[in-house]
Amino acid sequence: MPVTVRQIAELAGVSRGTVDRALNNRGNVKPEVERRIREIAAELGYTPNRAGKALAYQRKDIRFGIVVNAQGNEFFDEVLRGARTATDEYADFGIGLEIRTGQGYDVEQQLEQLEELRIQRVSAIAITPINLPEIARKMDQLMEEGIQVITLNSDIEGSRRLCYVGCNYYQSGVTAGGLLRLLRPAGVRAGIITGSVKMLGHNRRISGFSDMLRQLPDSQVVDLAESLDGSQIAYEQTLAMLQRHPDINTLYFAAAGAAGGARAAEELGARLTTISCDDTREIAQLIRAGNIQATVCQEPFRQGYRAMQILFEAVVNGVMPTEQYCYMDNIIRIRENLQ
Amino acid sequence: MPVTVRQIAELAGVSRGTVDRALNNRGNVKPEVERRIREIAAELGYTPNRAGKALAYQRKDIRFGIVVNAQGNEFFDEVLRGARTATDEYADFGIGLEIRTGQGYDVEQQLEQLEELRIQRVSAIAITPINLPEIARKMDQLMEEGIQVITLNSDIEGSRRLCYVGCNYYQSGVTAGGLLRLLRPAGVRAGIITGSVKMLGHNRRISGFSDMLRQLPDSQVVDLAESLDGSQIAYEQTLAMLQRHPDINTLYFAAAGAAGGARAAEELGARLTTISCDDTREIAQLIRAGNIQATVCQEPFRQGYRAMQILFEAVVNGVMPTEQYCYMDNIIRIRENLQ
DNA sequence: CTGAAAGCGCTTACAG
DNA sequence: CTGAAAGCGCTTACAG
Repeated sequence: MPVTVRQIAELAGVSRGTVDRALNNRGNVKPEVERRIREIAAELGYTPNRAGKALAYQRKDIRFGIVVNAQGNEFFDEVLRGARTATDEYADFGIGLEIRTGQGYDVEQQLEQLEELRIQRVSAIAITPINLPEIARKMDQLMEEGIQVITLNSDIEGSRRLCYVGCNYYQSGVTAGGLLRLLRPAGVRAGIITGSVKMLGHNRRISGFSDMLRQLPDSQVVDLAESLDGSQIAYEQTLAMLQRHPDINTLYFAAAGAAGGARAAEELGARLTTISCDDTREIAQLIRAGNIQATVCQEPFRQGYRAMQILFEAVVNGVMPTEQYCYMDNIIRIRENLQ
Repeated sequence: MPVTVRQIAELAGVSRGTVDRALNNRGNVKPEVERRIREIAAELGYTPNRAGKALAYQRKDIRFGIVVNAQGNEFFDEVLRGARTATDEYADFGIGLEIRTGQGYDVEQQLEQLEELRIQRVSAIAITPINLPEIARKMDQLMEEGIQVITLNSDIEGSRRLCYVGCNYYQSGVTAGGLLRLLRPAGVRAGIITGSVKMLGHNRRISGFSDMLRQLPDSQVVDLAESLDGSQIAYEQTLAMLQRHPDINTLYFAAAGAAGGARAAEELGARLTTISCDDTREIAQLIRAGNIQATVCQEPFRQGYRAMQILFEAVVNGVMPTEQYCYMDNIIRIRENLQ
């Protein structure tokens, strides 16, 4: 039989209210009483019953906030769906979710959104931050006020955020390179189309990919271009790149824009091996059509879901994440195991 | 604000107990009263609060049973870990888990284990059944007594089990074939080592694999052998097969035994492409060593987890699975994205 | 600093 | 066939 607050109270010779105050750091307990209660709880291996807790939480008004910097984007829709699924499961705790989405890289907007959530008194926030000091400072300010903050899908430098939840970008690049180890054993001459060289995640992917290629015989990165996540720019950049370097036999799309790039390759009649990231509808079509051979995905749904789980543990159970990085799995999809 | 039993009771002009009886088919409610209560609940979009439910369930003694036919097997350990994780999360409902493991294909033992669980009055069972009519009959007998039964990892013919949770074996074979489409573009001449031709799942994998190869240029299945899931037999069978057919350029392990097979290939100095299933420690080592190029996994943890979720929904919320087949994802792993 | 009591939503044994 | 009351485990506003 699991241990309850009532049993601890009886053993300690105090009321249940006092046990609650002692175990949840609510103050107003004589130090030695608190120590005794903690000892008894530890000895009996007490873990609070979530159902009891949930019921009592009904009377509170707890909300989490989520700030993602990519409005109406298929990938982030999936992240948000994961977050909503988690908070729906926590609905019995009466936990709500405030969603703020942004477009482009508008720092002012993101600062405002954080401030809005602060005013709305959310208990915790998961954010896809723009990697700038102003944002890091604002995040730390919220942390100081007791709002738990974690980063989601992209990380930020110089902040005290609890942890990062998202893609292991470096490993994602290594995995893309590993696929080429198998698909291009005679040697890889790769053109990389990234989103932006300002994006931490994209760069980490490129590092992993390049490091991997360095280990393969007769393989190298030949050229690199930016798509700014746009299909038309990707088309133009890829076209120019393939014309510059007729020896390229492989394209690696480290971000969005694969559709335009694939079109360019097709127009030139180039017989390339093409690896991309994620499995948006567009990517899936290109895989079915044979323009992309494989794609490395990052479990967007689970990113949102895990983020909310971590916030829940921190806010409701006071259990902080022990790891700084909560990485998703790198999922390889080819035509035959698309979902 | 979510709707509660209390609100429905007030609107219907009855007590909360009556609402409970009406909505949960406990009988003893006048038909027209029941109808009115149901109407009100539907109109307000009532969904029971899980926390309240959980707390009330504390006083019941609910246990699920799980019968897996593979004692001390690394793969099934992972399935069991998933099942335990789920029931631990349901611990607040006071739900326990009775585990029965068996070895080999001992029908009598499995029948006994089912009977044991019946006597222990479990509410639901997930089973990896031996595919024989006696087992199907026993499962149906339990269903008639109100015990919810689902199949886990392998299915059975001719039973009324609620649903199957596990690998999509056919798709797993197709995915293995798809990998060869990319790794052996010049044509696949495959030797297949299966576990047993009596195993439904293994056969489905072989079907998927063969169907896929039929679509590839200059590709075919050259030979097939059984390992009976043993490494030594796999070694002998693979050795003989490769000697019989020096033209084989590909090995597909549709079940356990890959280690022995890989050893045989290495001894003959054959330069083969090798695809396996699952990612046990042994398989992972062979992938790292370069003996296996890729493996197709089936989310064993999630199989156990989902099975318990489905039983929970059926027993606690009375919600039966709508789909007959709950398939896992086919996860491709290569050296670079091993876990 | 501490206790008694009420309440979160659902279920059930009991009385009628 | 129905209602009133108690209880599951946790939290909190209130009184002292």
